[in-house]
Amino acid sequence: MDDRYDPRKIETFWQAQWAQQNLYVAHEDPARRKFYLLEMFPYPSGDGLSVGHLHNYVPSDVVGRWRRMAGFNVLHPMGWDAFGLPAENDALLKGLHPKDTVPRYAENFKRQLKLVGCAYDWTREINSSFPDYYRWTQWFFLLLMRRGLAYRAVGSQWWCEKCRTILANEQVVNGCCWRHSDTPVTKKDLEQWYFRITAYADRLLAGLDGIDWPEPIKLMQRNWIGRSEGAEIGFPVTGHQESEVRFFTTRPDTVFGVSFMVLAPEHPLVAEITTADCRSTVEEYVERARRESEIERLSALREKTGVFTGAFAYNPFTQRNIPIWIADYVLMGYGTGAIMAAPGEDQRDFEFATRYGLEIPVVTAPADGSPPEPGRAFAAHGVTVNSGFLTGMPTVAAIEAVCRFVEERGLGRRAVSYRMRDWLISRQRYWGAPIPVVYCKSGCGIVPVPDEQLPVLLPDLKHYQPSGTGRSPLANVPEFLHTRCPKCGGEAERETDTLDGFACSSWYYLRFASPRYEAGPFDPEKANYWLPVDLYIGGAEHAVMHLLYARMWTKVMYDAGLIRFEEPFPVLRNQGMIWAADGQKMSKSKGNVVTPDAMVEKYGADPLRLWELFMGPFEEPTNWNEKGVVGTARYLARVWTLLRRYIGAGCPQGEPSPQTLRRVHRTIATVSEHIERLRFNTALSALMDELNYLSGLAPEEMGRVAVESYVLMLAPMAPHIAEELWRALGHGDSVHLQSWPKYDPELAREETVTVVVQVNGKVRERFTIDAGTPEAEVRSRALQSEAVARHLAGKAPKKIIYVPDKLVSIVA
RNA sequence: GCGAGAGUGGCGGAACGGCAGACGCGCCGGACUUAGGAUCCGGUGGAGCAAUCCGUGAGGGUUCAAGUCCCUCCUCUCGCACCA
Repeated sequence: MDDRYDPRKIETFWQAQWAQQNLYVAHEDPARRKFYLLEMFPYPSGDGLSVGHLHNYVPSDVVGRWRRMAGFNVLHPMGWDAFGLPAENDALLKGLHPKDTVPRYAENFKRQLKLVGCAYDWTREINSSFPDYYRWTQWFFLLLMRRGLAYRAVGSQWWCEKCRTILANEQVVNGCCWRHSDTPVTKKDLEQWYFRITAYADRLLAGLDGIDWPEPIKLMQRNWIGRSEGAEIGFPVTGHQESEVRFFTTRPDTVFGVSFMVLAPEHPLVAEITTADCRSTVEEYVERARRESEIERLSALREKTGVFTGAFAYNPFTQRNIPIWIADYVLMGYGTGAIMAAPGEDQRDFEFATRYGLEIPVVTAPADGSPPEPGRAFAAHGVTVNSGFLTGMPTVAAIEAVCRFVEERGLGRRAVSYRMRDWLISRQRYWGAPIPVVYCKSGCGIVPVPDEQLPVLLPDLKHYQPSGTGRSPLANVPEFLHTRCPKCGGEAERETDTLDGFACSSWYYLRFASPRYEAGPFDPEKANYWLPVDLYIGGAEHAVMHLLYARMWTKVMYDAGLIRFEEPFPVLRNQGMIWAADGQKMSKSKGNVVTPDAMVEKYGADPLRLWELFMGPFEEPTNWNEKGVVGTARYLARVWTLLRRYIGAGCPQGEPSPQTLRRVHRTIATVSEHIERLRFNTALSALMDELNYLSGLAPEEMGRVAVESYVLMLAPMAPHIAEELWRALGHGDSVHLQSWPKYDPELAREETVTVVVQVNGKVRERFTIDAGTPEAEVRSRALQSEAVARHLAGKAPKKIIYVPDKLVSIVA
């Protein structure tokens, strides 16, 4: 054992040893309790990992190592979310090819993870852009297709000019592309593939109740799904026998207050019903709405605009004809793309009616008879007024009455509407899994590629730049494009769009159970052993994309009888974001990125790991501060010194004092509990505290138990130094194969306690007594105190509260 | 606008309704040193010589006792932003 703690020296040595010993390779073992630990599938970016990313990987590693010591059979794998726009965009920017850059970047990530001592089972490494992986991504596409969950439809969809592709709704953030926050998305009409995630809306919602996820994430999913109950009703268009305006409303009770109707500008009825004299203004408005960037159109703060179509609808409740307008505050993608406007009860309709001088009937009044707030709609529930047969009913009863009324007369029905749309999965881009279908030219239509012909290989293209025409570059590859129909053998063309990258990450957690399996996406037996994931760790930014998609796929697999669980991630935790020292996001362009490489070089991997754990609560965001690494490096040097003293004294074998033993066991209890609850910062502070205590002892007072349990507890957090110290203590095998120290509550029990005495809520005295001293004795001792007497100032105690072994509170 | 979370020393942060500030950074003093940005020892919320008083964003409340529970407000962060 060296005199001085030299992190780099021992770290490189032990990392090589571990790799040689295959220490972290997982094997199925039905006799042992499994623990599947997983971090969210990382996209290996060219910038490599920063110390911010490590705030995810290091704590996970601690959990994995700790669970292993605690007797669990741990599966902790790693792989690469390699397909998708980020990888392709990066390669385009650098004039390189993603097939070259991605493996290189992944290697770099792997190197960095090893550099900081993270223990993964690298034999299970996967890469979603490799054919042996995306073959099964394609297989899942076909599964969804077979189950009627993948379909093709024409739609006006989000388009990012920089990515030159269509985006899913979830991938549009503040009206901009999720990868380009400076690029407003526009609309483009294309025929696209969708996954029918809305068919799972209710189950995705219900499933949230049974899983242990951070409440904010569940809430975000609930809001994203956005379930609303109401009714879908149709009002006939005056003078158009066949046509009606069908609309969804959550407030059918306000039908008597409907004074006009509004269609989305894209609504198919617009062309049909617009009268000749309104045609030019309507067409102009529709055209403008299409052109306008979504960021403008989506702003709730913007003043509402619209134009009259010249047509009227018949409101069967009021028996009046009401004007039909179009306005861009009505969205084609929600409900039926049309609304009944009840301006007295809906603030948006109110604003619109005010602006265009439309009638504003009042049909709901506050239930308590108070006057409604003037100048705005009364949107709350209340009592229905001026509404024929509904008058006098409370809102809830009126809703029910209208639903029954329209159902009886065939005017409409109860309906549920979701904010969530179907998941658009076509990408007009090169770097993704080709969608495995062909279009037969002899009338077979859309034909799925048979399972045994998978994978549909992504051709190796030199020029893979997106065309911008709305077709993927694969369309320019004749040998890819032209094929035979699997059904009739006739001429056919392949689908040239690729799958959204999120498809890859929707099932990867299953692949890790049997990453080289060839008879299916996963070996059912192995998947059955390892899954579901016991602890899933990742950033909150995936609340509505990856986490929703993965849940849906899992439910599809469950329905198909492939797996026995319906939720892939029963326990989810979010690590807090680490901001740069300047409080901004770490990014290369801002020049504020701190790399693990630099920190390991300067301080060592273990000190860096400890600082990642110690800097704050795992789930809270905080700013990077390099100074802290000095502290954890110093701490480890002191641990080193402690062990050197103990070993230097010949490893005295004597029993430690009861007091020392008590401290040791209390520390075991604290560290275990805090690691389990992912409170790494306080787990480490308990170890620091313990070190401060042990450092004050002579080697022969420490005792082997204290020293060894200390090294064992350090092992998950600082694996290299712990390994070195373990060997220095004379052990032959790895510290990481040892059992976690056993906590003995008997030995941890305090014999004496400090009791505080309060007078009128202020601490005036404290004394030490034996634990479990009878109440009467403690009370009398408290009252005997000179300080207590002084503060009582002669007054008799009115009341005395006694908390055993803790406090006496005297009220005077 | 709506929803969620958070405000504690100079800093990161501790604290089952029961001694606020554990642990660490920084700082101050000392020791050892040719040297110290190494190491070790001591100190460190504010005011006061002291007893003591004041202190967890602001203001109320509940309680013997509130950082913790309740109400009102302020600030910050995040999410959703015309979803009928």
